[in-house]
Amino acid sequence: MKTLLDASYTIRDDKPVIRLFYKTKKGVDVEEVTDFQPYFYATARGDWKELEKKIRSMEGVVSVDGREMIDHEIERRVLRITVKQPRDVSSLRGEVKDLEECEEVREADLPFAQRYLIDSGITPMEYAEEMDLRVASFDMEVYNPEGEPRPEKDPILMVSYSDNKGLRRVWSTKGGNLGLEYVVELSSEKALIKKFMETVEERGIDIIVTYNGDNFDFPYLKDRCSFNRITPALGFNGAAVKMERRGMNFGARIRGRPHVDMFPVCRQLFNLPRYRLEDVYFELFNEEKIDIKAGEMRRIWDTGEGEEFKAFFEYSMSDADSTLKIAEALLPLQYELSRIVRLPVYECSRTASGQRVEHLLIREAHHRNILVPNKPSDRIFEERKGKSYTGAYVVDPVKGVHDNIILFDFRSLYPSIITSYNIDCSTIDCDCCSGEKHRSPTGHYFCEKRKGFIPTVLGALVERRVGVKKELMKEKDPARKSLLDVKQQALKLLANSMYGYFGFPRARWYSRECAEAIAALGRQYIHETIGKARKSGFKVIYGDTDSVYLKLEGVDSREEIMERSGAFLKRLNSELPGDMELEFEGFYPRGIFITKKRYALMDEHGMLLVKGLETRRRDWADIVKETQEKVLNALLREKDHEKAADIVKDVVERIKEGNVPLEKLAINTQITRGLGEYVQPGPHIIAARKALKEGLDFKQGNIVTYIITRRGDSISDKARVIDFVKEGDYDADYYINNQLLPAVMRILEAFDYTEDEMKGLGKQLTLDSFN
DNA sequence: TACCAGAGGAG
DNA sequence: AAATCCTCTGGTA
Repeated sequence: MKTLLDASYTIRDDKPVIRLFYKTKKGVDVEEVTDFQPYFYATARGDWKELEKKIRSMEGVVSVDGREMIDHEIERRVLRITVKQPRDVSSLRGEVKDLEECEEVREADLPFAQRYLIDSGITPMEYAEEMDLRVASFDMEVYNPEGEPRPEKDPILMVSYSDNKGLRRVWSTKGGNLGLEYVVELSSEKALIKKFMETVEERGIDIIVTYNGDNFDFPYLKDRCSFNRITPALGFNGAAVKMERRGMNFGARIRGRPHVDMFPVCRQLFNLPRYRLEDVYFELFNEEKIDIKAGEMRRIWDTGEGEEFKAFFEYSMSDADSTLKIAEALLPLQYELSRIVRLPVYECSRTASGQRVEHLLIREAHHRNILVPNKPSDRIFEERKGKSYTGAYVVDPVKGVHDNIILFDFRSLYPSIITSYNIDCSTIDCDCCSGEKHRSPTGHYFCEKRKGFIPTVLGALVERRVGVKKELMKEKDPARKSLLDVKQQALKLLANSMYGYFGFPRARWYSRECAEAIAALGRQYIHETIGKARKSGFKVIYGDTDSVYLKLEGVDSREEIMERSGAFLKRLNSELPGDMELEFEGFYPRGIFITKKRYALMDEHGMLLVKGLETRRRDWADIVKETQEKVLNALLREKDHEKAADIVKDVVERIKEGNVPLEKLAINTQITRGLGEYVQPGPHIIAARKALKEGLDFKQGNIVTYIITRRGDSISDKARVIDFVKEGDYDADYYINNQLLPAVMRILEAFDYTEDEMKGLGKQLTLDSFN
């Protein structure tokens, strides 16, 4: 048994050598493959013989073979061009493409090691769970005398380390006298870097995890290594950490020892107001993590004694501990995705869902002798991006409070449409069918005889998931149960991204027609469902994409509601094709609907379910979100609207008094573009620009946490990043009139309350009160 | 008051 | 570097 951790290649004697890093029972084993040669394909315009002749004469070409491959569902002859070195692929692809006989160059953009994994059928991370991998987390604290640390000057103060075999360390140039068993004081920065590297080697660490190591810890460590004239030798046989460009960000690659940065993983997996280590830790374990403000670190370090100084070391240790704990919770899903998609875990953990689906498709295409489509050029990408299409249908809700609400939804609506209607580029408007059954309202139809490529791949994912879920039901052992659960989650993630992939302008298998057909069929089914529900005596309250909220007016018996729901589902499902199914999703004794995508429900246990309202949004102050939730509870659970009104009046008073803590007033908003690119910068951008001048670092992707203070004219003028605001310095008027009241009044208006009443101005007489 | 840019949610 | 639909805010004219 062995598990593939990493794959790369090197050049030896002018020839490429694939290096496969396996973890075995004994340790890490490198397998070298010397007989795999890089290649790519070319398709010919007309006569391929002339093209073949010309390519053969090119420098660096080893051989040219004709092959039969499937291209757009047609079998055709293509030329496979084998070259000496991976770099020859990139240099020759242009030359070949420029030949007048050449139509297209294909599959010339796959990284060589990934090409090998696809061709050889090797699965990364197989048996990872049985291999008892050694995982270590690593984190650093650095000196920062002037706000942001400068890697060319400011030294590393501590390196913290925690592994899943129980070793915990903070190596530092101070702190040996603190009596903390994990602190080891060393003589110099160089010594602590070296100690860290030696420990990774000695402990036989397989996987290194960090929290934002890609963009902070590793680049900084590398810079400090250069300063100290040492190599950041963390890889197999002392290979140096390598920084790679990955889109907007960096990736820190370690040869043979995958580095998984939990920060991008968490951003993909969770939806949180902020993604600092403590936020994610709280989300996963519901425990507060100790924190020290970056601005305080320099002072605490220089003081060099006392409780704060000790706490600094405890904080550093807890960073490594919590990173490890997060990794232990989330790595199994990363391993599973890596296996299904067949990308090594370093790459897979950094790829977005579109890339993952695409890699899976490339692998499946190779398997079926299908020629992989090229990535779109920038021009085609822009063209595709410019044309959007009609998506899902949303029912305008019957606004206000409702009792006894029934929720039905389609199980995996889009995946089931794709498989049931066989939606694919290769099956669209085929010549062999009349197009009766598999027809979309967009006018296109899909072949009823030959199964398309994407429906086949998707069908296999769905089928595998059904199998895993069956096993899961039978399994008793908790460890195996959680493994199976991770497996089904990974399959679900991939299956659910297939529809989005069709409409993704950068996709190789892009098809606006397919995406459009899927969405149109979705609309057709939800419309039909609504119509049938009405015919069966249900009142339609709301619906979005694949769901309908219904009620039976005048029926109070839960038993009768359930019975009629069951009967309705049974009849409706008997009329649905293929894999499609409408399911009973829930019963809610009470709910309030505000607008499309904004509503709240109370389930039978009295639990509140809020959608789209401020409570669910990161860009509203906590005090508002808390109050709105209390109001909803008073209204839906306790049916006490006077209590709801009192809650609001009380909070208005507290805000006015000026002693609401800043953390409850903070607003979180993301910087979604370059700070200079804004046509109309919002308060968060103005706050970030001000903070930038005062030494804080802000860039695209960061989330700004700010307060509307009392100083300034416009709201933007008043916005300041929370770090620079003193307790009590907030604009009470703004928080009452622009935050609290709009959020709660949307709900309380259903009960005829007015804003002035909430502000303690008494109920104003309106025209209505005379009627 | 109407409109736009920007953000973040739902499914 | 998965799609579209939708609401809401703050700024501007």
